[in-house]
Amino acid sequence: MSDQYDFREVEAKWQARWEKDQVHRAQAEAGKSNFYGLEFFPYPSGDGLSVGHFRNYVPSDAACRYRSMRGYNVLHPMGWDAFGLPAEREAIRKQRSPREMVREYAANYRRQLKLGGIAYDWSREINSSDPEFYHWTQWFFLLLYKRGLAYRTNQSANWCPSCETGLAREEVKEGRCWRCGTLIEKKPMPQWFFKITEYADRLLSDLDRLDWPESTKKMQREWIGRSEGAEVVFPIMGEPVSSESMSEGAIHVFTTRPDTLFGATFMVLAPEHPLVETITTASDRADVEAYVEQSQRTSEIDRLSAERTKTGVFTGAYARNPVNGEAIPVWIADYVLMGYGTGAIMAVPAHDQRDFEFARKYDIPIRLVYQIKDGPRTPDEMTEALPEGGVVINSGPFNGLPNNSDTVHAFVKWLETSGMGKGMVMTRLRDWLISRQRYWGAPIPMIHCERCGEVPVPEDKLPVLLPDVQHYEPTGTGESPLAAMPEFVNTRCPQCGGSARRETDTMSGFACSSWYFLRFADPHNDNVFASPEALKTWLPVDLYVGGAEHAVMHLLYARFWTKVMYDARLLDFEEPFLTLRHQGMVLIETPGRRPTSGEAGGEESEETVIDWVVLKPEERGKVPEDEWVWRWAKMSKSSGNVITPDEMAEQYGADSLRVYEMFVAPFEETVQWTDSGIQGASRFLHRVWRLYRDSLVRFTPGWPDEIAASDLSPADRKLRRKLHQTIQKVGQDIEGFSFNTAVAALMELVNEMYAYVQGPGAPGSGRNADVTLSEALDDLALLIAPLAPHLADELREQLGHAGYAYHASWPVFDAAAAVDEEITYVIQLNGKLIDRITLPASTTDEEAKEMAISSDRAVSLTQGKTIRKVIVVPRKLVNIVAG
RNA sequence: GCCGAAGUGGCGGAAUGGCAGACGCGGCUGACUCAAAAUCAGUUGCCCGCAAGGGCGUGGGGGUUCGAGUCCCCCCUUCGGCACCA
Repeated sequence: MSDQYDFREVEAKWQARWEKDQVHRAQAEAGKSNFYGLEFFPYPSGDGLSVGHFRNYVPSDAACRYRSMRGYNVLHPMGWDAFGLPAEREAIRKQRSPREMVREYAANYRRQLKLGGIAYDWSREINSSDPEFYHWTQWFFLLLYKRGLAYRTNQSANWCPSCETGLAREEVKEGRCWRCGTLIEKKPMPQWFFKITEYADRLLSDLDRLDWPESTKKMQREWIGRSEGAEVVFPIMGEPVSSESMSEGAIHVFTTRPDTLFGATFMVLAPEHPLVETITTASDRADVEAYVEQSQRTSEIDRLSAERTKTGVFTGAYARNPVNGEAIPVWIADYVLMGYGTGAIMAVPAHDQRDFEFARKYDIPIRLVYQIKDGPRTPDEMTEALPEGGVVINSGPFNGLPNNSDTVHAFVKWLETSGMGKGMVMTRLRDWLISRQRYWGAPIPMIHCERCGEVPVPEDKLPVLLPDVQHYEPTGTGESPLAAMPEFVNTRCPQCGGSARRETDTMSGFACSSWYFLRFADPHNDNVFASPEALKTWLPVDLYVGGAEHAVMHLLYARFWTKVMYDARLLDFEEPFLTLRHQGMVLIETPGRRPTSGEAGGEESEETVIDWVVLKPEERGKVPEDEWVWRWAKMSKSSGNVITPDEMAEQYGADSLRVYEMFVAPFEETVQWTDSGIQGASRFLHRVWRLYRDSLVRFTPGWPDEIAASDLSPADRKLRRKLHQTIQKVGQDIEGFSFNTAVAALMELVNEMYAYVQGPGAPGSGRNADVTLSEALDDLALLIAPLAPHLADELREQLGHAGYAYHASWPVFDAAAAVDEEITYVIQLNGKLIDRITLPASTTDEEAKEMAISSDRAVSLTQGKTIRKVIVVPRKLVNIVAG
């Protein structure tokens, strides 16, 4: 072995060999279990990968490599989420073809990932913008269409004026586009939707059986937002209260509190509610129309920044409360949303805070229908709506019932038998808007025929190719650029043969990512998206790793598509990702400055005060260095703070980078990048190298693995004990995604090995010392293989092993060897540490107790006191309770 | 406002209700060196003490327990998510 660890040479050598021998190719060998490890497939950006991205790929790679060593067939593939807005916008900016650009960027990503030693099966690489791929994206669209799960409608959509496309509700964060932060507008236009709402119940209930972070499951649950209640019908009355004449129609409301029906003293419609037009009385029309117009104009901004003071106007109309026949006024107010429930509510101010505020403001009567012990007895005593609890009052036959779900059910039952309403479940989930009015996506495979209407493209005519064109900028009309390409648009109707127009919207990139994980099982199949055999072998995904930001986008959509495919009998599983883990972010200390007065306030609300602005590279010359303010920030090219895996591999080696990324903090924690940290990891690997370099002469190939403990010196047994404890711990830690403690355990083992070969009394003098050392050298090279694979293979070669750690077996844990021979008991007096005694492992609890009580410290400290009790924790501690 | 996660030395972090601070970074002392780097050895929570030893310590305050970083209640701070969902 060379004197110094030349990591550049070693890593290049092994990367070349892995590639040449196709070491990481997934093969379904019979008799072995299969393991599918996957990371969210990335959009290959022109910025390249940073060490931040590696925090996703590296630990996941370690987990996959470990599975391979544990005897699994491992599928660990990589591909490119190439379609979508980021690629298109960048291509427009650079005046390039997005197809070529993405290919080039993907090649760079591939190079970087290889540089990091990530064990991908590159023979399965996919690109969602390849026709061989989006052929099947379109095929799935048709599948959804045929199953009645895709429809086109003209309802108003979320429109991002900067991205110039409609967006799904999941892509709107706090009223802004999730990508560019632009305020979202409402725009009525024909758009394609997927009926994800039809799967709401299953998407909700199946979460229970997933090994996912609880926070992510919770987010999905809340996003789906299921609530049980009742729909109640309030007939609309004609003119004033006294009249019993009915005007047309009735107001349907959804309520989760049908038990408060007798307390409804007014109703509220959303300003956009269709009935507003018909029920408003002539005298109120002017006010109502003004309000509707105002709420349309300001709704998005207001609903975010306004203090949520309730506003509204009376329509002049009344509705009849079906439970007691009372006429109650109908208002409109923007605190009622058209997008949820029926867009109309019955207002019970006594028991709903929003209704309470509204009633107080507009002087509408409040009626209690629950009496809480020592609570208010009249509305005048109230300062806020009454919470849960109490017994029903003012509610006819229901008076006296307690506030619980049985009472709610009793009301629902009554509504149903009397025909006033019925039980109903409502969800917040909306159907998924899939249309994008942009060029760079999979064309929606539909044809519009004047005679036949909407006609799907026949399956044998797939894929509908995205034309390669020079100009693909948005048209500014709200239509896709494809609409301006007659050669694309004009076609024949597959049904009647007449002239027809192609659908010109493309699909959201989230369509591609809703099924790509299936394609990896069989990526080059031309006849089907993946063969049933390949799917059966590899799917579902055993381990899925990616950022938490997709909790309610990709991760919800992919679950939905999987369930649809399951229902179509294309898959035999209903959940695509069995285990999910989110990696933490990587932050780096970044120079910034105090904001100028213009930046500080801006259009942000007072809650998000900006007190720091990144100093972009081009601005750094303008601010004196002693005025720079350093903060931990995310890496991005525009902030000029990116650390690339390339430079780290060059300076410290890919293995050092890998070990550092795993050691620095628990996997899911945000971490702070430091150079001294990676230096520590590098130092550790060099230390391992020197250990092998200096111990190689003593290495005995084919050391016998069965040597009686009595034939080993105490030092030998100590080393073996540490070794086998480490074998167990590292395995458990990798499985538990606790990579930082796995690295720490390996460091401890290496420290122990150093002590063994060069400490006092060393080098192990017993006759089996070399055997013990050989076992440790052999096993350590395997144990570090998932984390530092290049070094591991090199060390194994130095030890005389052919082949690759990837295909070698994980060391066998010997429980007997790992057992401690001596135990240090802690002696406590009243819970405070007073002494420690080391006793043989065979000591009984009773013996330990006696030894503890009679120890010098215990005797002197308990003098004059009565020992009331002695607690012995087996093999750990003796606590003497005295006083 | 609601929901979730977290708060431990100078720093990153470790710890099935049982020795707080594993492991690493940084610091200090020493060895090697003409010197430096690298490496190695020792040391390193804080306070008092020459020492033996003692006291205090896991965001704050209560509680349960023989024993609490860990469990329970209240509060504070930070980060993430949702935000008039009837």
